[in-house]
Amino acid sequence: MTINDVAAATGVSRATVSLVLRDEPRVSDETRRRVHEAMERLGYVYDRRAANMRTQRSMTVGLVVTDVRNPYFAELAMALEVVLHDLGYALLQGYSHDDREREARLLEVMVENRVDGVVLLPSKDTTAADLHQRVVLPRMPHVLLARPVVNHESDYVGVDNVKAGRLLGEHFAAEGYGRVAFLGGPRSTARSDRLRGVRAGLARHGVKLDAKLSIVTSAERGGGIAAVQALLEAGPLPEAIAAYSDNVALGIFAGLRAAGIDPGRDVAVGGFDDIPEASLTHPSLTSVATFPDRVGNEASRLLLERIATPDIDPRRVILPPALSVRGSSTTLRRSQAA
Amino acid sequence: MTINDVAAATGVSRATVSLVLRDEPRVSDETRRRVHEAMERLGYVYDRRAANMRTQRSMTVGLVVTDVRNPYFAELAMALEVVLHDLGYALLQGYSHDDREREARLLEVMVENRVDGVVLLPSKDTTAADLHQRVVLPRMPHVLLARPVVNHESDYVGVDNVKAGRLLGEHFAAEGYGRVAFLGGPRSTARSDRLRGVRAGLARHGVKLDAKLSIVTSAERGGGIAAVQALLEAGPLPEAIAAYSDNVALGIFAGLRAAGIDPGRDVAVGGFDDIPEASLTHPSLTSVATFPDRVGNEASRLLLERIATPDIDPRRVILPPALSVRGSSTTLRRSQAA
DNA sequence: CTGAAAGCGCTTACAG
DNA sequence: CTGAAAGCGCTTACAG
Repeated sequence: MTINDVAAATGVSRATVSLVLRDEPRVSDETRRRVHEAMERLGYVYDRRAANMRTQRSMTVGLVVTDVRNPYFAELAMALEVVLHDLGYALLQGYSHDDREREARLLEVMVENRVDGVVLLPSKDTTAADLHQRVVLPRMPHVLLARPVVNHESDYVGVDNVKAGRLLGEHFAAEGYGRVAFLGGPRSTARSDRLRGVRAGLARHGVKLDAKLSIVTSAERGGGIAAVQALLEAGPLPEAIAAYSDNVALGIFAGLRAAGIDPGRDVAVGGFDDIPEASLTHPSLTSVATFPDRVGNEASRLLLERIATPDIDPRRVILPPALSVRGSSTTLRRSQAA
Repeated sequence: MTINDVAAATGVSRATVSLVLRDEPRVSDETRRRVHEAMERLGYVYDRRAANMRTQRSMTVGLVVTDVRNPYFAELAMALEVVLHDLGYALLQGYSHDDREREARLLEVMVENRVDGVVLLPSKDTTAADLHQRVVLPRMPHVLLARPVVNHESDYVGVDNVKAGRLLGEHFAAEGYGRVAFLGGPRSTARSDRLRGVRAGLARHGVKLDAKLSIVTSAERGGGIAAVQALLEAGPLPEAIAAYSDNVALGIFAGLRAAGIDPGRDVAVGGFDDIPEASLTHPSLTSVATFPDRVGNEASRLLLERIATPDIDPRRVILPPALSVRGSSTTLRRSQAA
């Protein structure tokens, strides 16, 4: 069932059917009506692939994220999808599971399918060389999300992670915590920026963060549990814990409880991202918001502009974070009140 | 940069290049080597769309779910993606936001892109007529997930929701709760099945569930908060709450706390799905597991079989649920111990 | 083992 | 306002 059939049934050429399909004005109303009637009667369905093939576009965008079970990435993926779908784009999506090689295969599939552009949340160890081969050489318009890749020049949307860390560090110091740990998360620019920020924030109040109290894990909840175990084996409980992310912080909550320690009472906890759960846990979780919906909106805007004009200089959009103080980081206040 | 260029550079026909691309054995090693060398040198990238166009397949599958911020659906989407990606399929994905019309547009895009098949988690009010128009008439192979649609004949994978409800109802009754509410979730077969099951489970121990204590809301966390508010306005606190899902149960936890009520102590709570958070909350959440990974695996299996042999009879795979008892539903035991 | 030709379902100048 | 022809980048019998 193709435009050939519709053309034959209507007694016009298939060029005319094509014009009707795309609502070109230069077809007479009568012809238009008869073509529509035939399409309806024959159950014709537009073949967008064939059209794309001819026009050399695809009206499809690729989205690669690591893991959508992480609420922050879920929010991000949905924000992007809403914008792109409403503009008529379809979304080819894949999950890298934070694995470089899986990510490479996903990008390959997207390039082979000639998506118009790709939005990528890089895996923890994606290199500039990886991206060079997978997206730069094929001249694929792309935007990186949340995690910058060193030495890779491209559009990027993320949050000011150093500032985010500083907000949490200053808050901890202002609350009076003297011994602070930074737990969880894979080695990455995002992690080292947040850690550096926490250090700087604490330092402003004369507090130091012991290097031994930084523990690297996966970005998953289990990473938080593992980090707590390592922390407790290494020495006494700190007064406050900065978690790599809220997702990790939820694992830290569970890990602490498993060890008989009450988060928010025996030790303060703060995270990053301000996922919806942060305000629903008990105690509610102090967190630095990193606005996935804004990141998603900015990313789709940058990508569409990049697709329209491929040769403009790479742009970096760095969004400001915001601290939300909640019950998990006010242990001292509470004990002083008691 | 096409197979024409590669053919010209190598001095063979483009048919030969095509054979090399698909690793057909009837090309000499020497020719194969020279073709590969030219592809490398020219930076040739396979155009899968053109190939698909010719072979009349797409090696792409559509996935429509309502909302991946719901951890159950996130798990489901990722389970499906792993299987399909490893088999060489790309995944065209969209989020319906539990909205019928958005779902219809997504399905339309997928059919127009000639995906080989579609996996659909229907919106709460999708009708058989909707599906007839969007997937049956275009003869699109498809599998429904988690929520059956009445009067629609197709492959389906889900969990035995009546049994799931019964497991929770029996557990509540066995724990000694006499006044039980069913909170949250949109009107749907899944909801009424779970409610019916809870009723049946309670009835086995002579406990009745008051119809006024069933409150319909959205499937989101906010739905749980809203349900608690409605519940408290309507009358005294019940002894136990069956939540439509764990996602809703997390909202119920927050709603109760906002009203100064301690979940798991002042009132028992149980949910469905057994999402990872269930064991990480405080108190940990009693839940009936509905195994998104298994649902995802079964769905991809059914879809691939349907694509291979479109005319087999529709099949229904109903997976058995399993109860996980945790801290949120043992309030009486605790108070008796005290 | 390799090549010439037809075709997948569209769109796009161009001519009338 | 409408049609004939070429072409998007592949694959697939078929012939040699």
